[in-house]
Amino acid sequence: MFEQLYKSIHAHVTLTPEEWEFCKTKFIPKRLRRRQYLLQQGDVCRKLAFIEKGALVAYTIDDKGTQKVIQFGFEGWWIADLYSFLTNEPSALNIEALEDSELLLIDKVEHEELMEQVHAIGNYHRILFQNAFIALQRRVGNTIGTTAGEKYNTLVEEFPASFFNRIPQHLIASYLGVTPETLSRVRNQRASQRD
Amino acid sequence: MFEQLYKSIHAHVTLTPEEWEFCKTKFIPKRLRRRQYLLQQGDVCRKLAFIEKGALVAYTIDDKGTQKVIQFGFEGWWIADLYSFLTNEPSALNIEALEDSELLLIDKVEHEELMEQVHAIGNYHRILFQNAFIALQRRVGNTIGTTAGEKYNTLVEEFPASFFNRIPQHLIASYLGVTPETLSRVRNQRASQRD
DNA sequence: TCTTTTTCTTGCCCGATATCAATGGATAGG
DNA sequence: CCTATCCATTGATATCGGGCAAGAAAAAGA
Repeated sequence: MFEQLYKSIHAHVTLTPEEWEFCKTKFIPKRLRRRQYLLQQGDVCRKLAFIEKGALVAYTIDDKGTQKVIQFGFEGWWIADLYSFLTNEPSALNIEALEDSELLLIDKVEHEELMEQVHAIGNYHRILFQNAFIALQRRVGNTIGTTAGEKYNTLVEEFPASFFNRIPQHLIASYLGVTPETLSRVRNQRASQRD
Repeated sequence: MFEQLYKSIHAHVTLTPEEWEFCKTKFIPKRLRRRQYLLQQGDVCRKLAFIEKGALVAYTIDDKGTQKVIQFGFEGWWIADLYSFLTNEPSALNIEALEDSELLLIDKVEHEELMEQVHAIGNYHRILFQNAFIALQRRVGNTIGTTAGEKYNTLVEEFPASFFNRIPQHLIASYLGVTPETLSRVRNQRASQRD
């Protein structure tokens, strides 16, 4: 149940066995079935979720009713609406399971206590945010002033196939900021170029 | 010289007077004249910069020679190529002063020592990264699937005028991922609508 | 102040992508 | 196994924004 979390933490910092045992007590396991919501637009995001297994997607629905994918999440990643979590304001995001998934949840009080008691966890989160920040900056750079084809190529390069192949195309299209039709045509051209 | 840094840190965490005195010893002041580089593409980013005064811009030049603005920085903000800083790989970014500016620099060794000695500084950076991450996610949401006009409107709303007005339009255009010509037309339409 | 350089604006045309619509496949659930 | 729904594909057309060029305006530097 805690393998992925253990791996994730220890990839960045070191905990004593006691610290790790303490850590585990702070999380609540939760299962989600495919299509089930972890968070719905309008609700306050009260827990951070670590994904032990499965795949999720975070998205908004804009005024015109168009879905915009903000983030994907797979085993070993964290997912939440951080803004809502920190401010207690209603979330603008939906977070939904793409597959049956297993999560570990932690609420704000427990999380703060954990960081206080186990100093390394604060560092762990700082490093994760650093990395997430860097990844997001790359994404922005890849979104600005590029054609649909370039965006797609970069995504294919940067995303491991083991994750990539589990995402429906229309969500990839939304993530890239193009329509499903455009993505379909782009893929077609790529395929014919590689003959 | 350290007013902005003091304000920034104490907006998020609390330092004892001794910690603050220690903190100050870790930074090196630096002045940049307008147009001067803080970092050039190809160089390794060896220092984090805190902006005491002035305005900077971080951008890449892509294959076609087009400038892409990744980030602006003003007094009270940090700026650096974090990826290069952490990995010691050559940076893909240029960071340049838009105005004569005053910076406080800190290199990796000093920064790590500072975080080790002054625990609150680690928290300070974690909180800053959190906020930066949230802001970047908003930016992505605002970039995906919106017209040039919408992008501009959102930017005007979210950026304080005291910063906004100091940025040349062609850099704002690049930041939004549109051409200067398009931005000019968008502004024109907005102006005529508000009669 | 005057000159030079940079930045912004405007018009025209073109191309990439959105939009609309129709069809065929895949998938899930009864 | 069958049916309903969702998803991907393809074509036809419309639209937004890009690229180019010329000139105006503004700002920097002397």
